[in-house]
Amino acid sequence: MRYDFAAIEKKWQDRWEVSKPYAAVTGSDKPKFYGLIEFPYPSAAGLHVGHPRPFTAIDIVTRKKRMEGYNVLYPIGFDAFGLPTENFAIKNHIHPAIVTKQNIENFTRQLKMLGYGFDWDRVVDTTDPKYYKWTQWIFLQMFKKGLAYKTTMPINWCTSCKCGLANEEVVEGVCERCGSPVVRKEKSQWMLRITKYADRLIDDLDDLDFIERVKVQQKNWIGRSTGCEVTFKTNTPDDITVYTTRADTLFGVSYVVISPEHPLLGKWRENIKNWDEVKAYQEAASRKSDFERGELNKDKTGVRLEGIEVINPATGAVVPMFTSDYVLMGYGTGIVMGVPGHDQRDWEFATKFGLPIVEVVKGGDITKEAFVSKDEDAIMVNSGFLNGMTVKEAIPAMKKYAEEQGWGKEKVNYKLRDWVFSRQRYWGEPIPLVNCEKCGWVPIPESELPLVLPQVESYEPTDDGESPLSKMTEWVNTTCPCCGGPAKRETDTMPNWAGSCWYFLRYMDPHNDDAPFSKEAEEYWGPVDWYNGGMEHTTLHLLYSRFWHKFLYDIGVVHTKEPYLKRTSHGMILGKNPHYVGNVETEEEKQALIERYGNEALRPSVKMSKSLGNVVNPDDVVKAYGADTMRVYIMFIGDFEKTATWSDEAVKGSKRFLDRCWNLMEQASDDEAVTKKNEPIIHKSIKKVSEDIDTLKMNTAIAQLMTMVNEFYTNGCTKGDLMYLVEMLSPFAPHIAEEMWEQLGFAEKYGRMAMQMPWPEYDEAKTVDAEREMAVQVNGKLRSTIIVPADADEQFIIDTACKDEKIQRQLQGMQIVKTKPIHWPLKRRKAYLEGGKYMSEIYVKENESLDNALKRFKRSCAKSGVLADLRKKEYYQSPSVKRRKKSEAARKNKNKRFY
RNA sequence: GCCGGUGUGGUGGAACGGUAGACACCGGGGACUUAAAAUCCCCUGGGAGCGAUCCCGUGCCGGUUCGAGUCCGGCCACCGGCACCA
Repeated sequence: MRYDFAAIEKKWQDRWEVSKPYAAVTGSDKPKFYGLIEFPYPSAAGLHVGHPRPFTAIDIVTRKKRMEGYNVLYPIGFDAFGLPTENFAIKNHIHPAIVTKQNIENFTRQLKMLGYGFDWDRVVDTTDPKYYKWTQWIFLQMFKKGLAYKTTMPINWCTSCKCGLANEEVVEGVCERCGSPVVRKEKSQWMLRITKYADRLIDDLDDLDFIERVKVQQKNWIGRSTGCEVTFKTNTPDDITVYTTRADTLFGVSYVVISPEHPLLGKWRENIKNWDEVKAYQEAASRKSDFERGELNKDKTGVRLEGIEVINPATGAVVPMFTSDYVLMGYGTGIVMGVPGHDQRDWEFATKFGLPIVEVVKGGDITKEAFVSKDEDAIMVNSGFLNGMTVKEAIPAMKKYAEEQGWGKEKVNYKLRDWVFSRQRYWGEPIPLVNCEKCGWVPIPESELPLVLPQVESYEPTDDGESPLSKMTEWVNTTCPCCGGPAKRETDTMPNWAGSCWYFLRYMDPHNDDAPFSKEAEEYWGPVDWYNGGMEHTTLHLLYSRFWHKFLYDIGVVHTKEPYLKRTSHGMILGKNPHYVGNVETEEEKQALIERYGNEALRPSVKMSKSLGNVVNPDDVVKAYGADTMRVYIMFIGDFEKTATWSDEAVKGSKRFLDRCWNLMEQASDDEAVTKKNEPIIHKSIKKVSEDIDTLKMNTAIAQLMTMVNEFYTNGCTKGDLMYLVEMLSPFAPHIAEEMWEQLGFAEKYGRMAMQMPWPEYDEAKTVDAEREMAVQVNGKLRSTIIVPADADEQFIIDTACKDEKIQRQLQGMQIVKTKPIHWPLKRRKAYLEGGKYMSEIYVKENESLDNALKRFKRSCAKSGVLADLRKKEYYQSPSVKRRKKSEAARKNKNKRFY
């Protein structure tokens, strides 16, 4: 019978729809396992082939966990607020809620089509008022604890989305979503005080099982540095304070720079003699975007503050003060001390403005560039009491001195800024606050949550930068919950990161109307045992949701400090590059491609995109090959963490594998016992597949199953053998596995599905083949292979090896001084024989023992480099000389052939 | 510039410091077939040789080791993240 995947997959999906084998039960006696994947944004385009990679991987992990007796929670939901939906709605004049509903339906169909073991009764949709009621509730708790505050600040303004963006959403000066330029704009914004959690967000990483690069990226993003704040006296009544991580270089300060946005400048307008010039500079700076200001290698600009003088507290020297846009208002104090000798930016500034450059740390040539030493042992000079100290000693010494003198103190700074939490858009959670002239910002009563998004005529963003909601006067005008007087609602909405900050908690108890989730559910399921998601979310979503979770921990709503115990990341799926030079034959064609597409033409793979026509739709793949093939292929494609390129050709291999599994049914004998001959491969496979699933090495797990199937074909197999295959296949390809299980009669025999069987266990003793091939090395070089019985002892192996013709040739005229078997408990064993060839060829005399020669050789090597060089000549130059000759010959050959 | 990662056949990719290229794709040959598809079997890193065999081969240069794709030092190339953060 043919493997009719379409019929089989439909049959089982229909059954699962009714019997719900993936339903998670809160509070069972079994150990729990909570596997989580980042819930998708339901775009109009539907699922792309990138989605199934993480979904399938964790599906396999959780299916195995179920078979191992765990009570598994593997949920799915939709992160459905967001700009693409809103833009689509505007363009097509459909309400975003309708668009969202359609998209979710399409995603649901596709996800069910792929046979994932999600608990479909726990689906979460962030745009559902029953869900965002609790997003709003959490926000209100933050507001009440003073973590949400409103402030006027320059924000990143996307000129096309007409919306404020978080720093994290601005990539190289353009909007992450639409690619339009981002400019600075003063706006009153809601902010979340994530900086208050900066230390905990770094320090608590240590106990988590996150892949290292995720930890590193989070730490870099938070950017904690320990330095010193130093106060300089000025010739005005105001002192100024700078932040530095290099207090040791204080003697090298030759000027001070203040950010053009600094409020002190306005205060000093009377003291600054060239105020007009300073003001003009301020205005020029404010017109630039952050990106323009930050552009690399650009000329340093600035204006000296005439009439202002500051006093270096360490030296008492009077130095000038400047304003320059290379100093950022948002970091440190907004004022920086200029140490041109040891900071490249200061060096450039000082060079341009002709300021003195003083060397205070020895080691570089400060006439050419700043000496920015990372060498903590560099020596201080020209630095008064610090002279002669190392940098390492000088930093604390200066700190201590400054503290004693009362003009300096230690200070920790972070690159992390507070989170801009307002968006001037329609399709987001309304912020549940009202503004009363008497009472200020007042939260709406919790009993009135959710504050539902009102139906509006137009959700187009406004040109004045206000939210579309601001036009809804009857919605905006309300009464103050506090005093009953007139008040106005907040019309900004939350950013689309809000809903994803806590969705994993809602899965635990998704239908609760009285609380975000019950305490029992959270205590049973939390924390998430394994979370997989994309690297692109490590500085945004992952950090934000850890922050919210810590807040919820602080107010006693969750019982763990961290939401996720383990975090892994998958690589992207790329498409073939249609413009790749390797696609064409002739030099002319290659050149044409390079001229037209530049470096793009040199990449074999690129991101899938409609314009390149290399997008693969999962629907098409499933239609042509079936969901099981899709699942197997996307796992077999390569190392899970690395990017991989989709290949239509290679998919066939996975289909062929499933065909071969299926066809084994006809070959198998009815015997339900395991074949002796197949025992080793079965037990080896159980071991390998089990280990590989736990480490997400799905590609080698599948390779092992392929090997097993190949051996079944060679050895023949029984139903008993196939039972193991089907059980192990079940997490990868659940539909075909259940169908085979049923057809082999196991469904009837055991009264349950293959996915409900216990995960097979292996017997170490049975993983060993009766005979095995062993490699034999002489002097570390492979010289032969021998076949010995599995239970052969060491002496037998050595004897067999010595009898081997090739080995005898190697040992001719040599004396065996040492034999060493290398044990491979699971694979093969290897005998290692050490003879005299290596040494005798070069140094060993005719009748000298090898040990002696070796000792002599090492002694002489130690004494002089001559012998070592000789050895180098013998061993390292000759191969490379040969290689050179070879490549020369190859070149000649080539020439012959082509010209 | 800083941080992280990766370099292995025609291709995707395997290899506790111990037989480099598992498993697959492509390609070649054969069987079955009127034929094609499907399926099954064999070959498939490069070079020399009729052959047994031998030599070379994991980005480059060196080191450690009996033995290095793997460990160490120094380069080169590419990918990802951050970046006037004082």
